[in-house]
Amino acid sequence: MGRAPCCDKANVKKGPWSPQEDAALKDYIEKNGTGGNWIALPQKIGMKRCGKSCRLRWLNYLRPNIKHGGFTEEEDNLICGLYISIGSRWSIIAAQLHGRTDNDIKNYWNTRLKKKLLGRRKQSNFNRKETNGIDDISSNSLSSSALERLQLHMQLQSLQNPFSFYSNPSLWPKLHHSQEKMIQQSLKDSSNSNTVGMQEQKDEFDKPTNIVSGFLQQDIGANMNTPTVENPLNNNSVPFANSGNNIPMHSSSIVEQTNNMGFQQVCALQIIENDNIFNNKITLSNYLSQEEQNMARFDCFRELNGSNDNSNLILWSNDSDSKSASTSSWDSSNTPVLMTEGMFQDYELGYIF
DNA sequence: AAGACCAACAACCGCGTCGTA
DNA sequence: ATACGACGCGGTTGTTGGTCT
Repeated sequence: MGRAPCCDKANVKKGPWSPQEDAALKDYIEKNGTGGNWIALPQKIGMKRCGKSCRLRWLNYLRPNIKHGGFTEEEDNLICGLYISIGSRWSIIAAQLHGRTDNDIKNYWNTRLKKKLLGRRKQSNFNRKETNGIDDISSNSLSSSALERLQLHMQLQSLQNPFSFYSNPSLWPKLHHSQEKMIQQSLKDSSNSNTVGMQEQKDEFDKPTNIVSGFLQQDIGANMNTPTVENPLNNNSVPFANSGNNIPMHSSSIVEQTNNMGFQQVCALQIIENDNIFNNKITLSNYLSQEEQNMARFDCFRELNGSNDNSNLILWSNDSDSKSASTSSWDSSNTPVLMTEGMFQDYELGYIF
């Protein structure tokens, strides 16, 4: 059984709007508002249009302060970054660009921006292989959309900073010995874990990989579906990063928690294959003595950022009753662009090449 | 010149969510 | 609690105009 139609399809006009229709709709809404009921609106105006069509026309074309075309470089970059971070959630992306509609951005992305970026991909990939000699992540283990976002992410990274440290192993930070210890312990643990059916993925991780700042090299986590990270403040497991809009790639991330007691570092590994998510988390205290933890905390982040700048890190809320990381929410009404960029940065840090 | 093809954009459609009676 | 209507969103389709052959 299908859904009841919102209007009498036989008696509504479809297709392009005439200037007269535009004027009538604009005039009515400016004088009377929408009345909170789009479905009833066309009858009030005396138009033979579907209410949904009126709403779309108003939102995308007639309402004040709408910009059309002429996307700037800054807008391009923002759209790319947000698309890679959160995918095709156009309304959220549009909320970050003043005067742009989701429909406009969606069209712009599909017709121009995607091609603009992917059009340069071949050369970029060629260069990467020439310089690194390391293959990209196996494409057949990722969905097409996931792969596209990953490709775009890498493409964008190289466009924004062709000399980024991803392409320059000499810039990769040396691991503190305690971090080496973590990795070795982690690998030892993982060698005992069940990897049945994951040979291909394990092979992927057997490649020489460089994980920024001592991120853990471990192939299988415990949880599928909703990835979580343990909040050491209260031992709650909370959704990791943008759970539900997961960046489809092999990735690791690092979470630093600050509170009055100092730093607590959590290394979280998130592995995504065929849209399934495997997650693992390790806190320093699992593997290191107190002294080693203190050393690692300072060295890790200093080397990571070259400063005390924590802008690339996910920070836990200090609210005692907080059960989620600050980046777990993607409500457009309370997700400022800086937070989004912060998350984007965070994922950049987690790349495994 | 004309048909084919393509890009860009507008608009539609169906589904999930939310509010309300 | 639930049924229903409206809204919002994202994917898809339709239309138009330009370019190519």
